[in-house]
Amino acid sequence: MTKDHDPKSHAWAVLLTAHATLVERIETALAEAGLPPLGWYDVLWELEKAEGGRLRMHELARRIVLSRSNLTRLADRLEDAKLMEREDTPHDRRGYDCVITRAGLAMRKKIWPLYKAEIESLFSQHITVQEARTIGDALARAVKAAGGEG
Amino acid sequence: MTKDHDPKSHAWAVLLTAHATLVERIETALAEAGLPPLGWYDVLWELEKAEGGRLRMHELARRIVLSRSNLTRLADRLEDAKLMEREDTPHDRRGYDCVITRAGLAMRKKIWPLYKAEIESLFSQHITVQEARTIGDALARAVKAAGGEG
DNA sequence: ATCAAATCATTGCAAATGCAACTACCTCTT
DNA sequence: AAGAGGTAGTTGCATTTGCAATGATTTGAT
Repeated sequence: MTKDHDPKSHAWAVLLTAHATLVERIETALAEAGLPPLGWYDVLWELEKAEGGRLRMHELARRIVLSRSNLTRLADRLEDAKLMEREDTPHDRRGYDCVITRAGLAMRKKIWPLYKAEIESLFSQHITVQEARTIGDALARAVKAAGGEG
Repeated sequence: MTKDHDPKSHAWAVLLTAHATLVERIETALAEAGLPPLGWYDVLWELEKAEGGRLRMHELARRIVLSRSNLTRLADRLEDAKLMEREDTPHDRRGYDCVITRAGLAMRKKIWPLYKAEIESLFSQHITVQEARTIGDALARAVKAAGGEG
């Protein structure tokens, strides 16, 4: 890692490396445990958090930062696995609500302990609470400015 | 974004979102400018930084955090584009050195201004130098502990 | 010297991704 | 009430990824 001129560019470079490294580790851990990938967790968790466990496709896509067409396919897989369902939306015949199923809730709950443990050992353990707050605040500001999330 | 219990898990969640959002923006900007994707830049930059502009495949893969088989294919593409070449490594007939070409150096230099501008406007502009240092330090610690990079 | 085990890189194949159509429907203007 | 233009979601196709298996070579133990 070169002695970077600018601490900000350096932070960006490290962020990229950290993301790649840690996500890879987590995916491996999930796969080894016979659990579905991180993307599935994101969907399930967003749905679980949402009012009534349901969200419009485009809203879900926006929240998990995924293209529409990609969400279509991801939703297909989750639906095949009975973890969510598509229901017609009232008042807009174009759209669907994604609704998390009982099995979906159970799966989310089943994945979490392992995911949490991985976050712990790969990330949380190495940073202070102060640093975590700084990271959260700073990155949230950037995300907000980029228009991701309201 | 739920009022997260733990600031560390929250930081992790924000990091994922920030990565997804900002990388997507940057890829779009590069594509619109007719420039190759971020992954190409990473390869070119690692090679340029390396002694003699050359690196063994596995070493390059490790540095850019990419699987071996994926690097094989990425290297194929870069080589097709004449931005790098594979040369036989002395003393190990199994391996190759990836060597950046003149065109590769030029391309790296051509991409950088746009990439830099995007980092600026999407990331750097929204965080303080102090925050950048904290992010860089904290994440580097996590990466190091995970065994990515020496 | 020999042979088992590890390492380097590539390949085949199945799955996931990205982009550009495409269909269906809604909304706004006139 | 009609039509232009925008939005919702899906699909086809080409590219990229991920994983397991392979071929080639080196390393290490006996």
